[in-house]
Amino acid sequence: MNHDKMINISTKRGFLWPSFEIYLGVSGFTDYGPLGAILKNNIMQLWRKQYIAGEGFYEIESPTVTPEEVLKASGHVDNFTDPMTQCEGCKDVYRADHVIEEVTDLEVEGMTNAELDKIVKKHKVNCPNCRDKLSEIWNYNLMFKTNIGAKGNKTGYMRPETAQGIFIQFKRLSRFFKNKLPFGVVQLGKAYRNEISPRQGVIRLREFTQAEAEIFVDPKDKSHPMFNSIADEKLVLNSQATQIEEKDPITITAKEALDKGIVANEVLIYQIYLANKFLNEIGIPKEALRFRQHLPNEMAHYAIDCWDVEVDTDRYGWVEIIGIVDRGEYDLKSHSKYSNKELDLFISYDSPKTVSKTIIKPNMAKFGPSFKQNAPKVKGFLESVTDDNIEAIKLSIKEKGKYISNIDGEKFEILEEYLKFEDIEEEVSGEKITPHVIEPSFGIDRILYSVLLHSFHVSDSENDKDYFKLVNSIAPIQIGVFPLMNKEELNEIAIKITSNLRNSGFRVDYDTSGTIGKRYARSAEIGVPIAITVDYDTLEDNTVTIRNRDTEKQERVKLNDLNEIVEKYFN
RNA sequence: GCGGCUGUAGUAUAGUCUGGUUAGUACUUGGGCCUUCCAAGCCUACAGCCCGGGUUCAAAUCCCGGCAGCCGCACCA
Repeated sequence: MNHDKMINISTKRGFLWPSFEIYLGVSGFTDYGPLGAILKNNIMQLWRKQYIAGEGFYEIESPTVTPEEVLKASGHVDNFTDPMTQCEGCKDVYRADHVIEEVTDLEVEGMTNAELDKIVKKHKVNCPNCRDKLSEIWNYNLMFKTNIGAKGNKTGYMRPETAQGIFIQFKRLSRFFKNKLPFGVVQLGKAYRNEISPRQGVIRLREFTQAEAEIFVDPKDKSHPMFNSIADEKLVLNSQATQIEEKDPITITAKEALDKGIVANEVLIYQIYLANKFLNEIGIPKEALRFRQHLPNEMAHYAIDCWDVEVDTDRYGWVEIIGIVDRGEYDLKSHSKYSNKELDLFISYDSPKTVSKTIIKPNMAKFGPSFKQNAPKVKGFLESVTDDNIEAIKLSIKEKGKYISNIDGEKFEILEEYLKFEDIEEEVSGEKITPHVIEPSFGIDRILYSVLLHSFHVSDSENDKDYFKLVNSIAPIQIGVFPLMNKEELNEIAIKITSNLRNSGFRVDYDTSGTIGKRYARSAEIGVPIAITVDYDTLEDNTVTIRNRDTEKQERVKLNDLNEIVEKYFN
């Protein structure tokens, strides 16, 4: 693990480049060079393989420009805007609302900046650090704002996460999945956050790529059909308890973690397991990973449980690369409220339930004369009261002979003779529920960085070289084809091999420049797993050598068998 | 957003303090020679003073501003 050397080579060889460089660059943005772009796509394709092919989830793609309403409902418009203030003396920057609440004990949430400014003046709120004067308050919004349409009167934002695009399609999605839980929907794409001061290269970007899955589950059933198959898998967990007690993370099986209540439910553990599996497969070793549970105070208020996957880095310490959250019903409820649409699901019971309950039957002969024009209103009220309230009404009438209802501020006296209680048995075939959402959210850029960092082999001797020991499944270039010398008769065969392999779908680099040794070294550096060399023997007996990047061993094979051997090697 | 340090070809650097030849070197990259198997050798070519302004006869060098990188603070629903 060596950040500096790794970044040096990855920049030099076309993995990661600074964006807008000839115009001096802008921090918080990165370009993926020719190899970086392939690598990123390969990682995303493997992700799709695991979650779409493996788990049966479906992918959707929604716009990155998002109208304000959506992000209002999600909470981003309000919670992503921080009122900031700066001390004119020591230049420290603070959250204005935090400073004010601390000093004045006032509840200032939802106030405008002008109102906050007034409070600052009135209560003489000064810098908590050096007591100097505070500047006028300004808003810092972490979302990129834009206007939609020529008139520019519709506000939009670049989405700060891909998840919302899934939540707001819930009605169509649940129909697509035939109204059956659980189902999973994924989205891979760009998201945007206008960070105040991004300074950690590709770790903290203003425009980044997420791969998120939203798994909709029955709140009463968070079991997972495959849980038994992973019950004995060991996980390294840094739970709330181990963090609070400042102990080392514990190694524990999935089953134990569930039984001891360390992880909230099976689906969540299964997702932790899957994340771990994915990272191992793309070349991040187990030892470099750990799972950290959010502490109660850092968890979003609606979250039921939340785990970060963290990767070890030499430059930035433990870095969060994946978040796995049980978001409960928060998102669907919130969008339902703001959009006024029913974002729920009717779940049929295995067999219809017979429910015995008490209903109220109004005696309309008495109702009309007593309540006159208000009769329908009172009737409606009585029909809509919940089971608990029926008991209260029943009790009140039994004890006092009447019940005084309060309907929209108007009081109505309901006497015993106005109604009848009837015990009935009702057949209920199911119920409407708001699904809970389990969300694994992957930061693709950070994962790519981790892959590069942990694949990077730092030379340990004179003969050794620094190179990317990328696993076969994601190496941007899979095969180098090199004529031993830059000679027409060798090149001819090498070109033919190259085009054959390319036609079979392999990413091949054909290279004649420099000495063969130099070409091996160069291709190893960018992680090409194997090199095929055409030499003078090839002209005699139709054989070539296949050289393994890591062992440096060469094997001579027949040209006729080449395709088959290579296929086997990569699949 | 604040403070400190830094910015010379693709990479690593010399030169900057003390202004003054055509900005030097190594590796890399392109072309060529060579029966050359983890960056060999030889010939050859390309390529640089972060950007803008100021001071000066003259600025890579001094001054101011900006941008970017690193470190610390703040921020990171």
